[in-house]
Amino acid sequence: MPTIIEVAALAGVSTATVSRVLSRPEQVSEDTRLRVLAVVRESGYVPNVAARSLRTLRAAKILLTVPDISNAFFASVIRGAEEAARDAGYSVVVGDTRHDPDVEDQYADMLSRREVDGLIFLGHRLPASLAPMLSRKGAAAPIVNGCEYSPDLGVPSVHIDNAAASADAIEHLIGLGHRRIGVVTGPEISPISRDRLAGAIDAATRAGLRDSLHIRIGDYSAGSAIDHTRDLIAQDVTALFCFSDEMAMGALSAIGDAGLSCPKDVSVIGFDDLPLARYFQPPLTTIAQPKAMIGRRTVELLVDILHGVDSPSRQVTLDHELIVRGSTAQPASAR
Amino acid sequence: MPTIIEVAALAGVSTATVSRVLSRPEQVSEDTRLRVLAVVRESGYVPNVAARSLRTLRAAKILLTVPDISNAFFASVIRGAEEAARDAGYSVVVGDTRHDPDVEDQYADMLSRREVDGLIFLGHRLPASLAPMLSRKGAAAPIVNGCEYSPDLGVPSVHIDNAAASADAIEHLIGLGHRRIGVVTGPEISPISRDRLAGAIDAATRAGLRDSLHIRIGDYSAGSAIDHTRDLIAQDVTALFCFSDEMAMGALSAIGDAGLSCPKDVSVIGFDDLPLARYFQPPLTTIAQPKAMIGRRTVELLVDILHGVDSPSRQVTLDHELIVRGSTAQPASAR
DNA sequence: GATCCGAATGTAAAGGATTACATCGGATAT
DNA sequence: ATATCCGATGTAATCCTTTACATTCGGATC
Repeated sequence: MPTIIEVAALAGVSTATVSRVLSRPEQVSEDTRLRVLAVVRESGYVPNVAARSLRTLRAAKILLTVPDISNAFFASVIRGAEEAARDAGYSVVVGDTRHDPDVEDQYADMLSRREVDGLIFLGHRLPASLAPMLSRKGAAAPIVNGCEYSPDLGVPSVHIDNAAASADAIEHLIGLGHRRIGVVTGPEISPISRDRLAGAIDAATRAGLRDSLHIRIGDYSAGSAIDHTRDLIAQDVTALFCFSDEMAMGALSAIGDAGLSCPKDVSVIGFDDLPLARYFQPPLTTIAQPKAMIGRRTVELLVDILHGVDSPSRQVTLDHELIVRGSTAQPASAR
Repeated sequence: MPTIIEVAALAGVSTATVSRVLSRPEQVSEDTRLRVLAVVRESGYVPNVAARSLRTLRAAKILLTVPDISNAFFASVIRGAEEAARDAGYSVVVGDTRHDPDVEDQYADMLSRREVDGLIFLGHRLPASLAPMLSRKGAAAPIVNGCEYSPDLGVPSVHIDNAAASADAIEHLIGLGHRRIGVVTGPEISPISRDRLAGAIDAATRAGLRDSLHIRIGDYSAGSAIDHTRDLIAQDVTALFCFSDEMAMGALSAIGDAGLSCPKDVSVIGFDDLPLARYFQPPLTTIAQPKAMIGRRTVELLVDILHGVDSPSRQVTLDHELIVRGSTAQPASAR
């Protein structure tokens, strides 16, 4: 693998010129440019990234951490982020933290060490070791959050209006005639779970049905919804609102195990609109998040920070959509 | 952020000594070592990776490409790989190729450019641009495959015995009494799909039931199984063997849509044992692959190559397991 | 007491690219 | 004809670390 020195020699120019041909071609005369490019092509020269990054103090990489890479929701966000990053000349390093603070810190160190230029974290927990970076005055820290807006973090973020989305779900159920509704939330510590819960309660209250909500705390995983569903069925709810499609899947499973059927006996509504949601049995009514767009916008926000553009919008709210499929229907009582 | 020069000055030693303290501590006297470490700790010194990698020509990174990051199967493999990589002092860069050869090549370039020390690719397609690297004589190319063993590639790989696993599935169905069995495969180009198909045919043939198999070509996605399932139901199959759990999910959905029920009317068996498989309705009988272990072993194989250990086993076959859940039962005719 | 050895440490080159600054030559202005 | 300017290119410093080789020094050997 040739170095820039050899390319320069072959083309009969200095290394500076070769470098310019590659990074600022307009500064070089056409003659020289073509000659150098020809040599580059023939020799298969590729700039050494370590040398470049040593000199420029830039890595052209963005670190994207997710709490759980096996979660299909995050997978779609990652895709959107990768696309946008590629457009901006960055590549994405994906890190799976498994909800483990130690691993989070390890990844965060990559930022401190400047192995990557910026960090996007999905989920609600900002690695502890980055706090100093944020509080530092001056240029904004190259850190952006996706999905889990947490105002006190002081980090730009991209998310939907979770309260409004949740209200839509509840209104849908109330509109169908449901008066006993189970709600399975995310963990209490999750800001978006709180927002969704607040939105749900608001919507019920507005309809004069505050007491129709039966709330259980889950953790977004299918397993966590099982017990709650069993329990809520015993409380005679006619509908279930789960704060993730995975939990909705658990709910459907528990409903079947109880010898009941969805939506005849119990309606179920999820959250996320995973690619598989349409293949649930019955196909799942759910709130769709613009997953790829969330990924894309987080990257754009981060790139703005990296390029010193101080973007006017540090909080980006994207649109959600209620997707009505077969898992919600009128309760038996209304038929 | 201090450099090694400042640390050396503070500790009253040369940069060489600081470097040794960090990488080969046994070469340094205890006194000096402790003094330097103290300074390192206080100053928060972290070696600059770009400079190090420039000097050593190593990046301490492994690139892991997957054809589709939203596939839950790959997610588990990635986890295993990350763990093993961490153990070996490497970090993992995950790349999602979306089955796009251009993107594959882009990632492969990271290897040519030495941005990463090695490449693990899941799936069956080796990026074209890497062919020269493989054919080069001498040290083995730092490339390992996971999941999709393809003998002609000449790349070390880790996988299960797909033919045997598939035979297990067919034998299970035959043992239950099924005599008309639909098989929904992966794409024809996929070597593991071919292996599984061969295994299925073998098993059926051994049982004298070669003609009981009704084969349809899918693409591992839930959507692709829908039409095939409808079609196979029309052919009066009593059981379906899908080469992925996702397709099994599509099959279950199509069975429901047809007004039939699983396993009463049609048994379904999948492949992979995704985390969600147990929450399918009914819980899915499937072939479990040791996903995390596949990830781990690919990394170990790669690290051996990187360290010049020529490992005796260039092909690693791991154990699979048939997990019987609720989606398979005797056919109605046998009851 | 001279010689040798080895452990501990230092010196300085090397790794490859970028870029501020210097230089050169020709075109334009006066 | 001379001064000025500008575009194109070259020179060389710089980014930070690692490591081959050199040096130093105390102790063992003869």
